Amino acid sequence: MTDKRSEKRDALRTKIIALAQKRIAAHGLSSLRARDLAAEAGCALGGLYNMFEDIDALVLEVNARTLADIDHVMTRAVQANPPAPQQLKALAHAYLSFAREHPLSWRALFEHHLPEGRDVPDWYSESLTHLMARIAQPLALLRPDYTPDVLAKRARTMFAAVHGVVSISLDNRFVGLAPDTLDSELERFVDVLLVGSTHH
Amino acid sequence: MTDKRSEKRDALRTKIIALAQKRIAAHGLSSLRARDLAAEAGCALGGLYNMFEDIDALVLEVNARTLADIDHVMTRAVQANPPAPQQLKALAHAYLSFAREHPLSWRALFEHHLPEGRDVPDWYSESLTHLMARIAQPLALLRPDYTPDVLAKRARTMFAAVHGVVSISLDNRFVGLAPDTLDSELERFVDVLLVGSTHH
DNA sequence: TCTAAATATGAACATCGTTCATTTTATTCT
DNA sequence: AGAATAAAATGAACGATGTTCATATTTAGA
Repeated sequence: MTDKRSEKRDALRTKIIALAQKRIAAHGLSSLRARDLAAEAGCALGGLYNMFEDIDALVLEVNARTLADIDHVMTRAVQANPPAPQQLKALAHAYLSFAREHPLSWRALFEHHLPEGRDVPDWYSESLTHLMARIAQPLALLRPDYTPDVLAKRARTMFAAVHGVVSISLDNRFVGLAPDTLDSELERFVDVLLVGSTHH
Repeated sequence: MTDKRSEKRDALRTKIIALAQKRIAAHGLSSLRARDLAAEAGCALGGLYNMFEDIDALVLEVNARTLADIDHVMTRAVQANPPAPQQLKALAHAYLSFAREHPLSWRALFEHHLPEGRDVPDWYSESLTHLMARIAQPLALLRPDYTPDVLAKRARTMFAAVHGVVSISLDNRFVGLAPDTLDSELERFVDVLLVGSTHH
């Protein structure tokens, strides 16, 4: 039998992350409370701080899992739509769908900020980079002339643009686009990007 | 002599907004504290709540002023660059410049969220709409076929895209684009938008 | 000047995240 | 197995924070 210590430790840690994930998905990042989590996980308040540096560290764990979920739906989208332009359109729609189906988890990705002077850990940056690579893959087919560096930049810019459109469309601050026209608006927008990106 | 009451009231209100604006610009939205403001403004803690419903209402005032500042630099950008495509490029660069020069004020615009169920007041939505109209103006020259409704949607989408690129470029979560290449990357991106938007 | 309404005040409250001395539990050693 | 040691869990306490409200003060009108 292996360490009973690290066993229980890992079990609790995993449980807390799952609970935080559920709570964020159901009521948003701002509803996350140390006391609620501890009570629901069945440990003392201070116990959380044995598992995580602080609440921010816990949020990073949850957000990394959300990123993995997004990567999953994006991977499926690419696989199901062979020609490169269709793949990029499918990626945009997959991103929009995820944002719509899991709005609070998705918003938590961008709402959350580490306190001044603290940088995101490398493992988190890498999962972002990994997501960008999903976009770079079909874009490389469309623009074989791009060097790896340029390709990475363009993929990131394309993601940023689509994210911006999705983000502002789902933001209730801005006067609404009817939700059902959003799909077609995004479709048209990706067409603009594709035409502009390939027509030299 | 007019009401001495509303005179002092307005003076204090204005003073508090200005102080909040300065604090956000210097140390970010999260550094805003009721007690700090009250002390600096020379009034009691409770006095803030005679002037503003709550801190969120104060932040809306500050953000509306930031939007007005952005509108100002955008208006100048349009005026200085007659041909429509140059105007749109100038708008994007003006937006990027503002975000770079006033990063914390700019970020506060999007970081801030009203509590669940509370909508932004109409006067705030209108200042957003006003900003979108600045973009619609040159876009209308480029695409005279757009109906007012479509034009509004496309202007908003174009803003969203540029905002997304600026936003993610300035976000330290993502592996950086060297800051000096951001200008040219944005320039190229707007070109893509323009080509894609006009090439049917 | 005197009265009534408006306004300013700041102590008190409720809620947070976080810490740390203490207790409990698990592992290691003899 | 039993004692010694190390690790982990505990939760009361602390410091910040936004907000409220009974009270004191100031202003406007008669």
